[in-house]
Amino acid sequence: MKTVKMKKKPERKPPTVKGPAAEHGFFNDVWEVVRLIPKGRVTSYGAIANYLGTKMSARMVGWAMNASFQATPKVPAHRVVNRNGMLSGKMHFATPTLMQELLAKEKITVKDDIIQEFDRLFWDPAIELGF
DNA sequence: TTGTTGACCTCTT
DNA sequence: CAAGAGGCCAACA
Repeated sequence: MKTVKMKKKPERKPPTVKGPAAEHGFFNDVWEVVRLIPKGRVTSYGAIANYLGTKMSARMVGWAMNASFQATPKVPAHRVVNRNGMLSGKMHFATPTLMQELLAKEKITVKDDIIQEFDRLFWDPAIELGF
C-alpha cells in the first residue's frame, strides 16, 4: 500500500459560526472576499489573508472555509486553493470530486488535483479589490 | 483551564 | 536546490 492519504480522519465538527467569530467578522470577511471571486477565477488562502492585512494567519482562512459550508449565502470554496494551486480542501467537500466538478463547470482545467494555468486564473483580491 | 490540531504560508539551515 | 521549523488565530478534547 502506498501512502494513501486516508480521508478517514477524525471529522472535526464545523466551527461554531454562531460564536464570537461570527460577530467579529473575520470569517464573514473571508467569505465576502471569496464570494467576490469572478466565475472562472481562483485564489489562494494567502492572497485572502494578505488582502485582510498581512499574512498574519493564512491558517485561519482555511478554518473560515470550513465554516463556509454553513455560511449564507453559500461560498464558492472550490475557487479557493492553496499556493500550489492544489485542491487541498477537496477532501473536505461533501464529496472528494465535488470540488473538481465545480471547477470543471467553471471551465477550469484540473489535472491530478492541480489547477492548470493556475497562474492565469489566479485572482488576487489585494489587486483586484485593493487597487 | 491548558494543550493540540488545523482546507496555510514564509523564512532559515 | 531541498528539507525543516516557526508563526498566526480559533476551536475542540
